[in-house]
Amino acid sequence: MIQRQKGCNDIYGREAKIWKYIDSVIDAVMEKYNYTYIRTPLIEATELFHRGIGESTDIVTKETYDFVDRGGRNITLRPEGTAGVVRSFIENKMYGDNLPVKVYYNGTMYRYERPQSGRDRELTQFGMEILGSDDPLCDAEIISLAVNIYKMLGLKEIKVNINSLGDNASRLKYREELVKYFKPHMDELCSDCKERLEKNPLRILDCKVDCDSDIIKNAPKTLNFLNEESRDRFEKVQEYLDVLEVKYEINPNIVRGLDYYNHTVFEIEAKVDGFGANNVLGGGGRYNGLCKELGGPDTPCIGFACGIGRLVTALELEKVSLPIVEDVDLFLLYVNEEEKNYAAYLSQELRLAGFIVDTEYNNRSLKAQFKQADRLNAKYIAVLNSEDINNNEIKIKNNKTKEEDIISLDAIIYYLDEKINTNIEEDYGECSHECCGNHDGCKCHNHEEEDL
RNA sequence: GCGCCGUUGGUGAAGUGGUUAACACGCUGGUUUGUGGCACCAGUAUGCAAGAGUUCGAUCCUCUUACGACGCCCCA
Repeated sequence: MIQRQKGCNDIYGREAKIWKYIDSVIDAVMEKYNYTYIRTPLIEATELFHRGIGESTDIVTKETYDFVDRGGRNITLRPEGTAGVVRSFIENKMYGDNLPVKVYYNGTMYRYERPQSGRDRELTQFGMEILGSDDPLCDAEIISLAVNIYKMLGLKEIKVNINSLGDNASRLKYREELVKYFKPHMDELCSDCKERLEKNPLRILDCKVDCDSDIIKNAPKTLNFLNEESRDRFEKVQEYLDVLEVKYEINPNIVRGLDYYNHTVFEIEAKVDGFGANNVLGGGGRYNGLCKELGGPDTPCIGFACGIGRLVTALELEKVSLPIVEDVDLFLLYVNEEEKNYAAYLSQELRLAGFIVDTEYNNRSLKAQFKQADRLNAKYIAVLNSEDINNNEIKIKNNKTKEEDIISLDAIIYYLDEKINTNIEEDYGECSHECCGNHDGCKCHNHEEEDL
């Protein structure tokens, strides 16, 4: 038996419809915010992700899928979206365009790690970046944009945590102070943190073992080490967030792992029961140093990324009802070959007329065909009958009320149009999405109606 | 990379070192040769993740591998 690769998933059926729906919401929202879609390769040169420079060396231990191709090139499957976007920005000389460049991506990423709750080896992330502006409004827009996508999808319980690392000078100073603070407390830290003290002291604040200890609670906070410029900048971000009516909390323990981050960093978490250890839906921050580090012009950038898998989990746990079409409009049943031919013909006609139509393929008993119609949630069913067909008639039954009408075959499109397209309101009830009445990007059936 | 627990039909699962692997759901057919969802009857794993070992004999014991769940590391 060939099994799928560790940490990879097949997504199909209802779940696949949820994924497609999420994609459609992302596309609609990003369009309104005027971000353009960008597709970069899944494979990149290994050194794009394993740069090994900066203040920590653990960057090279990143858990990526690396291989050497037939030409001897060192290749890495992209573990995240930002580096590829920045590489593309530089390579295509987008810095010559009108800045800032606002882009979004949505695609598969690979991480060579042990799968566990909320963490797969193959994952899908969407994200957006603003390249070429250092204005605090960009920081606020990215955060509010992320929040708005979650809201549009119907997610209610989300929490925004923000922090500022300050500029490089502030950040370095903070790092020094942190090491100075923890050194005397070495013995009280867990073994992992002792190592982190050397490699990446900022991450001690994230430690799961020691997180409740007073040593960590009383550790120096990034915000106390911001120089005046950085502090002003962070205040400006908060001001814009207030203007955009984004609720947030300042959480000094949000540091993000990578050393190219500076100034604003943030995470958005789902506050849903049952999420386990990984309840962060997405996060991001400002990375003003990355573009230059990759050999491009010194360009300030900020971005956000969100794992779609976790998003789907959150939507399910919150029992958000999504406008996903799972019903067929009409199911055609038949017994003999003449009727089967007609079923084939009629289903094509009606499909091309815009209805969702299905029929029997395996010549099963009528009983089995009725069951099939129910499994497919057929709104209407029709048992084709040679005699009826010759009389230019068809019996159509409402599969819910069991009311049956005998109508002329010529009138079937008109009949279905009236029955199906006028019953949408009552079938789907009131729309519960927050977006209703406010935005026209909503894909709810109610809104589709209005659009028509 | 480390730790811990798992893997039995389409699904949920019971079970045992010894020739037919329970039960339920589902599915298919029939009772009812063309208007169902109920009821009843029948069928539905040459098979217990894969491989190796112990044994007269392994789904069951041992080992290895693969995959799954959860946690650590890492976190983009």
